[in-house]
Amino acid sequence: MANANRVFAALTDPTRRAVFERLRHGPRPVGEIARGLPVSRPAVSQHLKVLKEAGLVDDRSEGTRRIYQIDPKGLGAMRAWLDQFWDSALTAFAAEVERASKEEKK
Amino acid sequence: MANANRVFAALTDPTRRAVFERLRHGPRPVGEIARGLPVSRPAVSQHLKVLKEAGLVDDRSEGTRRIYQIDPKGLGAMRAWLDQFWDSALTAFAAEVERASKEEKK
DNA sequence: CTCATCCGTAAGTGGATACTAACGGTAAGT
DNA sequence: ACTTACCGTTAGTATCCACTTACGGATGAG
Repeated sequence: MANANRVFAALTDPTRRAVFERLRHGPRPVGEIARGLPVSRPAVSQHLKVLKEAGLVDDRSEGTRRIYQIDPKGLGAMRAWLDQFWDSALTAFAAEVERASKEEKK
Repeated sequence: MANANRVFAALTDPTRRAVFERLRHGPRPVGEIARGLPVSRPAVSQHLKVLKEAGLVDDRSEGTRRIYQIDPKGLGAMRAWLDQFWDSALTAFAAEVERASKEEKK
């Protein structure tokens, strides 16, 4: 699933977000993702599993290697949540600023 | 601070996101926010503290009550992160789809 | 000056989770 | 067939965190 709940939960952990950001410019095998990260390769595998369940990444096998890449579904879910929130929140904020300035002049 | 790290961490917890969403349409005192939520009022206070440190909310005191409202800073930071990510990720995704279809015809 | 209301903080606890180490399975090379 | 490379999974552990309970400070009403 790609609901906002899972997407948020998946992107919370800094290490996991680092894993995700390594896929930003294209597909990568697991080993290459893990290289340079301060955690072990199995840890990266576990993170990728979570990201996959959140709809943030996709994978395919290529020989003995497993290639991961970004799946737009997950980011789309978060963007939808944010967009939906953005308008009403900013509107309410602007209204409040307006109200405060009216209060000031009194 | 309103860095993406804190914003993500703050919005991860479902209860805390529920607290945040109650401020969507305007300022509210703590008691009113807590009413109807399945957690105690002190828990809400702790959530509000985290949201504030993330730059997601702002507060002012009004008599004996404390009024919270959304601070655009936090949402802005997340939106910036998402926008920045969105382009490169989608570009890489499109390039990969292109590459795959080329591979298909071979 | 009490008394009630509203709220933040501290302490303590239970549950979730990120991590490592060890193992097994699959594919490619020799 | 043997070895090597690459990866997922399991078990176990340590850490983090969301929550409640109890408490104390500040404001307003009487």
